[in-house]
Amino acid sequence: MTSTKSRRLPRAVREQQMLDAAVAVFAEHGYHAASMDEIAERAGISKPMVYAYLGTKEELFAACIRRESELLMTAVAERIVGEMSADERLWQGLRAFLTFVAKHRDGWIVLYRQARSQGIPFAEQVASSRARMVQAVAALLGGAAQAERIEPSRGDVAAMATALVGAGEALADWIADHPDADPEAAAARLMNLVWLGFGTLLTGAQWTPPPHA
Amino acid sequence: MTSTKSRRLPRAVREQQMLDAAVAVFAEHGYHAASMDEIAERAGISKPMVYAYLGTKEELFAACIRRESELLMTAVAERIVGEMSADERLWQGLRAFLTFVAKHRDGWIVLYRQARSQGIPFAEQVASSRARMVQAVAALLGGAAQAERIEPSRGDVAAMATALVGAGEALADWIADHPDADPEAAAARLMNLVWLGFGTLLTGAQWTPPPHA
DNA sequence: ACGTAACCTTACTCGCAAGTAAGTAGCCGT
DNA sequence: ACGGCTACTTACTTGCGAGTAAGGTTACGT
Repeated sequence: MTSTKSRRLPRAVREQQMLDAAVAVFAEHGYHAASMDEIAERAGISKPMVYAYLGTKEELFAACIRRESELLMTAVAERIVGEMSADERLWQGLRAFLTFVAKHRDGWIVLYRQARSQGIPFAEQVASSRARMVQAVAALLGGAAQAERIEPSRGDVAAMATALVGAGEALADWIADHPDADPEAAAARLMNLVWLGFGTLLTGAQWTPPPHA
Repeated sequence: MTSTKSRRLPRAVREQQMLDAAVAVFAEHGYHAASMDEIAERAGISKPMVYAYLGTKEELFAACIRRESELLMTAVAERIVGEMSADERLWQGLRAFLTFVAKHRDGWIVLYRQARSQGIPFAEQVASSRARMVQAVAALLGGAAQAERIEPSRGDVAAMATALVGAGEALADWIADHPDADPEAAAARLMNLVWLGFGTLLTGAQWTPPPHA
């Protein structure tokens, strides 16, 4: 039922089709269990074409990571422009993040569940994107603290940024498994939990462990 | 330099050695890239013994998940006994969790990075343990809210519990990659961020998205 | 029209790792 | 002191999937 017979397409188009297929198959079966034959078949092409255009399985996987990671980072970044308060920046970024994942489920799964567990070269690639996000969040928190003349330790800010990004990822992953969930609502709930906590921290309040039972 | 020549051990002992080796190898190479030969070799035994005792590769992997998951859940649960306030329960649980991961790095990696990405049967097994944790955290949050005569929606509590567990996992994963990090300190920082936020929420305060730029 | 280059295929090779057949050797009860 | 069971081994078979060789076909410039 696809309109045209779609024969003999230019390279750039085929490459995207292959990447689409590869992302889908990698997401479904995982890196190792995914077969080049299936990827080729799902792209509507024969296997040697994949090798001709995107190279070996490793290179293909790396290309998937590059593309999806790029898309994700761009989607988040383009929502954070101009003059915005700290909480609005966090809100817009988080919102863009969760919305993107809801729309690109397979890409998220490849990045989050596959790439991180397939050894150094791949894990590192996604880790570096992730580090940029954590870094950005840390800068945001640090800046907000400084504006309130509070001087938290580096470790505090780093750990909170890590936890915050992790919380976002957990919600993203949950959304990936619940297609009918509302990304906006999830983002709002996390903001509610986190920003109030952070705001309270900025007043100098602290939670301290109970004195041992 | 191991003391005895260690030949002809009873089954129960060998099984544990095999599981130890399997967890290490699965953590290092991932499920598919791990070879039964390497697992056998690292357990100091020949391959057919592994098949005789623990079955096929799938069954072996499932056994690893079962054991590690059991250990983790037990470690957390045994710290939460008797009468404790909500925040102390959360604190003790989180502390036990991060401390456990710091001591059982490989097990954590198998559960968190491998099992979740190797298809339905495995992912489901770890998902169910995880669901129990989220459920427990949700009950804790819900109870604390009720004590303050606040009646949050089910969705709010569920999302926050998910985010909170996710934040804990992110810290755990970070700790797994930084062996010299301090689990206690990480736990305290997360409590600081979260419990203050939650406490503020319980006063009826709310963060609302800015009115659009 | 027709050469040539880009697009695309069928049909292989070949290595690696899962799983097994068949048999050996130490231990323990009687 | 020996039968028999459990622990253990070497040495295979087998299938699957990554990667490729060799060639066919369509478009497009001139």
